[in-house]
Amino acid sequence: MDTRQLKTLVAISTQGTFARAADIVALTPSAVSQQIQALEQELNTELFERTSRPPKLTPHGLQVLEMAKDMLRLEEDTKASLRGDRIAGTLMLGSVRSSALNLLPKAILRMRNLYPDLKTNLRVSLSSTLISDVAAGRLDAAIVAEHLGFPPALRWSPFLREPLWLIAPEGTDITDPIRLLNSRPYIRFRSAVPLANLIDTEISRLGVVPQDIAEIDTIGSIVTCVRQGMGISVVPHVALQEPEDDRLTRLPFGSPQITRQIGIVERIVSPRGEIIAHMHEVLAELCREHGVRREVSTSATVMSR
Amino acid sequence: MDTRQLKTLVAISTQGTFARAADIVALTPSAVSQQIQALEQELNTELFERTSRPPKLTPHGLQVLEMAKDMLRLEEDTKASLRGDRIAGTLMLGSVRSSALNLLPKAILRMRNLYPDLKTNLRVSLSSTLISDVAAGRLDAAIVAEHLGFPPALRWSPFLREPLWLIAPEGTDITDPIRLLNSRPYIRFRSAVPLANLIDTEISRLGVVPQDIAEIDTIGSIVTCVRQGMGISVVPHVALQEPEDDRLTRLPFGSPQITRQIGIVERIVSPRGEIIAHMHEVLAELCREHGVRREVSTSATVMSR
DNA sequence: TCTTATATTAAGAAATACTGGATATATTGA
DNA sequence: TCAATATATCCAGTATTTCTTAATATAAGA
Repeated sequence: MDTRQLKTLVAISTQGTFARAADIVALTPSAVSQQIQALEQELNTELFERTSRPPKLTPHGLQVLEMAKDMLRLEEDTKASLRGDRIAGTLMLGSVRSSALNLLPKAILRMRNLYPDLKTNLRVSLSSTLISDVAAGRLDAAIVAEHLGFPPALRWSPFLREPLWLIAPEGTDITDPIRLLNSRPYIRFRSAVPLANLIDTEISRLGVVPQDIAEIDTIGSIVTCVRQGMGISVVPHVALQEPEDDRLTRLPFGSPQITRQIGIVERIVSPRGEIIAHMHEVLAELCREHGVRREVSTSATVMSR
Repeated sequence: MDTRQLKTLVAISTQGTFARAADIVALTPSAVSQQIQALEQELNTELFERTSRPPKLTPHGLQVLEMAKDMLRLEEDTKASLRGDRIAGTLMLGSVRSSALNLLPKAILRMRNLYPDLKTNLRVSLSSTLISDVAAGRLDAAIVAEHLGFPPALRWSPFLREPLWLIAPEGTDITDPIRLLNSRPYIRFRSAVPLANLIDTEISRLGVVPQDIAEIDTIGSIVTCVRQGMGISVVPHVALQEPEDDRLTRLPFGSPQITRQIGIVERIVSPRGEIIAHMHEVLAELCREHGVRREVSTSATVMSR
């Protein structure tokens, strides 16, 4: 698969005909036809319905078109980042939703004392997406939980260590947690992060067989679903900061209670290293007794080997 | 850029040397070296530090490696979807965070009456990512707000129409909304969705110059930041369902109050069309007075032209 | 310092991509 | 309904790119 073929496909979709697309990609219509045929052969599916003129994209063709757009965007974004194209003065920051997001408004307000002209572009997404975007240069840094194996261009520094809780809807009888896990509908945290594995591993160790009702990939959404009475689950402490979370029944998960860490991930070589170091300091302060100070060396990098 | 080059780059990163990578990609070491040089020429940057053996990826090289992995994953996911590889019996559903997510637990529980073996894999992400994933076949459907121009392979059916509110921290004096917008720190909703444009357009129409303090791309995060006292913003009704949101000061946004719609987006050709139609029905019922019934024809498709 | 392993260079072979011209097919207008 | 027009495909030849082979250069280890 060649990005030139993908550009041709996108050109056909915008121009309407192979002939006009040929002008756009500086090829002959014959070459355009051959490129599409090569793509169809590689994917083993027809991308165009050819009984009409001009040919019309099939449903599979439309899917491949979306993939093409995504891939070309990745290519262009990476090229822009390598060229050093950036909005001056804006910190591109990412965060997962249900961790330290409640801390960020205070942190950003405090940061303005040090950097009065600092403007923050905050994108909330999933750990895996955020890490990928930091690695690819689309974000300067992101707040994510501990991962097994960050990309080698990145380093992760924890600023929060928090305990895990087994949570159930208000009024649930929790005298026997093992029976609870075996009988109540279980909302499984499904995500490519160590926390999900940590929870699954401990549940396997307990020898229970949870009755899965759903797999959800964000902690905040899981808390919302438990609150709505859907079932029980396991979540970290910081996800339970809302006043009505006090009404959820909760039990320490693991004995001793299991903890996990939240930190900042950034590129090792970054023009915003100083700002990010300060952000880390501010966030650790805001975590009070759960706060973790940054160490002098990039110890997380050492540990992740 | 050719996916064969990207596979080579990934192989070098996992195997450690050009020579061993050559075995993996079934080429000679010379061809591997030439592929990497071609990539470096296209990107106009060095990907490897060559003063050591084996050569070591530069920071730019590591960024390109991440892009390569992302692109190859897109390619593989699309190929798998085209082949029809799917987990049997699981509904791959996406949702934005702060819209109808509160409705989903009830909806999923009700759906189990009709489909007792239905299992739902719920992924919470951003509108643009969700739409892209539905188009590319990674999700069966997603709950997103109205967009200008869905990909042509998709159709969107609204089930909720809700009003917008100007919100401020508890205790804010809101007798003069124009002065408020001109003076208080403003948290701008920045996202590639019509709602963001709708809000920006109305604010321009009002002739105010907001004092931006942050740009955030998720509504739930904006509400969280307003609650924490960071500033004011404009959000839709459903984002204000939590009990402590009652403490926020709010004002109808626009005169008459502006509304926006939430719906389900799905592929026009989908094996789960029936299940998704039922999900739409259940969600519209759960919205009560704000619910929107699905029309007989794919009217949204017509309207989006 | 010498040997070994790996990467690069140069030249040629093999494979692929593209052009040009002819043909096929769909659409449009008379 | 038929002819004209526009567009896509097929086929063969040419141009370009990719890969292999052999020789050379470079780094690392004994």
